[in-house]
Amino acid sequence: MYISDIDEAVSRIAAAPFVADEFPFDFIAAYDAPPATITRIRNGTQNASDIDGGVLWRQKLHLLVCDAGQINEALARLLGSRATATQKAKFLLATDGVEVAAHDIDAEDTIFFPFSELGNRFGFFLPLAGYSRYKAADDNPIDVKAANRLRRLYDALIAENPEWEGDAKRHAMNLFMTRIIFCMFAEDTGIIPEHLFARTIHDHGGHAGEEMVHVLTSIFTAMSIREGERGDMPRWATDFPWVNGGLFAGDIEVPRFSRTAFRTLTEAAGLRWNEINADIFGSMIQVIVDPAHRHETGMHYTSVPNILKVLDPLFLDELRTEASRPALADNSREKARLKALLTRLSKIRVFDPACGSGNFLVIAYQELRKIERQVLDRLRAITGHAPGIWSHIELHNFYGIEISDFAAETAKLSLWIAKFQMDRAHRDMFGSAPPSLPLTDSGNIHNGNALAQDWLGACPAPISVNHRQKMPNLATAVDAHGTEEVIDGEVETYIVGNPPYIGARKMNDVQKAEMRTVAQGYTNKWTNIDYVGGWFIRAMQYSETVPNVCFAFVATNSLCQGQQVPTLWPILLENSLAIRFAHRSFKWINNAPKKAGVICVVVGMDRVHGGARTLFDGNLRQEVSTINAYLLPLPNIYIDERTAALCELPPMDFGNMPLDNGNLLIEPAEIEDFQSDPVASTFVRPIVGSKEAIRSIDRYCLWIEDDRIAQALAIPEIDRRIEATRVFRAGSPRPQTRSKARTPYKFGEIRQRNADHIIVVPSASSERRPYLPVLYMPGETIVSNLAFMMFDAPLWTISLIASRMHLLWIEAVCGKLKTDYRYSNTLGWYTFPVPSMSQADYKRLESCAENILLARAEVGGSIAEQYDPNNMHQLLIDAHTANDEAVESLYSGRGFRSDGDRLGHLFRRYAKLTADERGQEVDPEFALGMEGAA
DNA sequence: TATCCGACATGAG
DNA sequence: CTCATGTCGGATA
Repeated sequence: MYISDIDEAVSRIAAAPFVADEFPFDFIAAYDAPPATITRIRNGTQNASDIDGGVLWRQKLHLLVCDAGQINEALARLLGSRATATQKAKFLLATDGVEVAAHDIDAEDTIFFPFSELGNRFGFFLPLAGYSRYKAADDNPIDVKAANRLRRLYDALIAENPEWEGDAKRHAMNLFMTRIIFCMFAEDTGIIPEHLFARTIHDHGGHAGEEMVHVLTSIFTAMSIREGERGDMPRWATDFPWVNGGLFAGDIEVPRFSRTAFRTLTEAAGLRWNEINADIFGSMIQVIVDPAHRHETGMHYTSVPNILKVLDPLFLDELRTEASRPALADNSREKARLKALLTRLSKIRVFDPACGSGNFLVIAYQELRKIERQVLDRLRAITGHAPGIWSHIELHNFYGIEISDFAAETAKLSLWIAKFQMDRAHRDMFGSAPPSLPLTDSGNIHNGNALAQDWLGACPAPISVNHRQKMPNLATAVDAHGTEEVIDGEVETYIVGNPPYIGARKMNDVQKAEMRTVAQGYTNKWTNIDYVGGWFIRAMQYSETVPNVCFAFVATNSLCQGQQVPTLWPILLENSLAIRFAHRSFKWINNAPKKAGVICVVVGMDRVHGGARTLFDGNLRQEVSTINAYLLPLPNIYIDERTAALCELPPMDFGNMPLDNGNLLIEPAEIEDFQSDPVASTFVRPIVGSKEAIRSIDRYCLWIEDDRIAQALAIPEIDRRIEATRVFRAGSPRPQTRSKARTPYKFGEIRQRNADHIIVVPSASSERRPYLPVLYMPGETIVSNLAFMMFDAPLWTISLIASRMHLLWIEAVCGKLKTDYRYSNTLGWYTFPVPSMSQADYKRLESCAENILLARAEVGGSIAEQYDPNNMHQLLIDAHTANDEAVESLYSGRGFRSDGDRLGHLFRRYAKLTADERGQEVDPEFALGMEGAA
């Protein structure tokens, strides 16, 4: 939908019923003057994919085009009045030179960037899918062009040097490539001659030579003349007489250049390299030169908004606030304040122990430099002249650990590029650029495995010294400019990053061994902890040694759910760490064509107690007094698995697991054959898992009692299926499965019991559903391992499970499948705190349950249809409302104000009920209400 | 193409 | 003997 008139757009949106998934616009583009391309698209004369690479349109995003000057008003009206907690609308907000207030674009999926970069951002990811197909847009996506040319260069070099394919050779090639890229970049910025060659100039008696690319070009030209022959050409980069600013130090071998490679290099050198986006460029280079990982690198590249979810609340927001605080009336005091802020900025260290190609570090560096410029500018306004000082934010205070050697090289490169770009901005603002350090002083990026080492090796603790000297970094001493002593306590270290996520049960042996090393001594249940949890533990250890450490990582949300919570979080929270801020579950999003299907959280921790804590949930932001491991604004409490109910609840069993490779299950197309046979039909039973229960699907399985084996085997089709099951089980690497091969005629795990009726709770259910599904089924039904079952349980259990209270508990305490509810008997049912009930209470709940079942029968259809959140029948709504009232009246005479209130009550009750076994008094904080809870 | 569940068996208690 | 788990995976609307 394209609407250029903002008033019309707003009124249309206002008139539309606000349903999250039907929000009419995903993409708001603002133009000062709509470019011709948009007009052509609107008129249908240009294929939309030509300007955006097809990404947007493949996702069926809708476009609202409005005038740039109106974007703020439009957003205020759209978001201000309509934003709700459930809003999931995606705003790909593109503006050109228009400032948009941050609060307006706080929506979960918002991506915010200047329109001129639109092509870049989308174009950049197309290379991951096959960027040769990419057609450059009018907006000149320089990153993509650069990527294309570098890839061609790289491929040409590989083709010319087939022996470079080995690991070591490949690494040499990668080193060479990153240096080449830097040469092109630096040459373009014009900074190279006086700084990069400083040493060379000295060594060669003032013979600075020409700009680096010219030097290289001439050499390559000579090489290309002797195509394929090395002859007497330099073999090592260190042999280049002028190329010796440290950039080509070490044993970097020079690959042979073909004419094609040479031509590609000169083409690439012709681009405007200083317009490259340093933040994403690192990922791009990595993708280009590392074809084996093109796919996954793209998938796992952390988008800028997600990086800022970590950096902003951790330290940038605070610094920005400080930098833009209204001036003190007294000029000299204001000057002192600003200078103190500059000093503070110079003493900040950022450390990413899973830095990849350095995106977090680059963004952090850029943002700090921006803040510094702002402060310097204010200082200039007071003193009336240019500050006369260079940037005090030094690359060597940016630390990283990266397991891939090439990514580590790329991270250094990206930091150089970021520095040059920031220096240029500095020069534009203040007329002169800070001096460049020798290039060897890049970020402190260590190539290694972060979990396998003590982080102090990669990012040493700051120490104080008395003498003045120029120091390579804060870790070993003082102010980088040697003018000031650095006192321990003043150095701030922020650990950030997006470590790899590998499920606790999905690690390979090496990774498991790492986790054991990291977690041993804290818990013996470390096998339950996701790989990313290891980073939290390492960060904790680091913060025990180094003062002023705060850290925040992006992680899978499973870290804050289910089993992992009582295992991992006590380690952290009982070692005097506290959660300073957190982003609750959000979908992983970047612009890669194939996104990782993962749900993330961001958790930031510190050792400062008290003070405000910030909890982000979608586009909601809450200041709270405490955040627990479930990322709820409640005191710490861990819900441990139980094997029997805490309260008086009937047992609930895990369903029956076929372990059959599908052979014991009968598909709908096959059921006819069985049912038409009077003998075979006696071996068939209906089976339900989550899907069957929720969508009312009929499905069947073979169910053969021990005493009827012979009879069953006499039927050829059944015999065939049993044999297939046996073969399958016998071939398993798991001893337990192999032993089941002896009884291939029955399910691998059987917990079914004879019963009159079974209450079935599907294990997975959509998060959109307002209540958990729970069904009353006849006793002959077999329940699969995708559901839980209670045999002949009283009806009032349905009332409890179907209540809002229970849903909230399950959501908070159990694991998740993506963001959907995942039921668990041990984590959710047996732990569910229920008040003691009278006979009258039971009766009342039973009648509520009956009413729900009756309403369902009346409404008809499947659970999925009945509980469609957009279309729930009033009868059913009423039945559930009455049920909720009945259940909640058991807990509280005066009812609850909000879900936060309900959840707080449940946690409080749980804490009380388990106080004895936990050997603790009831946490006094639980006496507080749940004010402020979401 | 997004949503909604499912399998699938593994590992660990 | 039990059951949570998945930088998942498939099916389907």
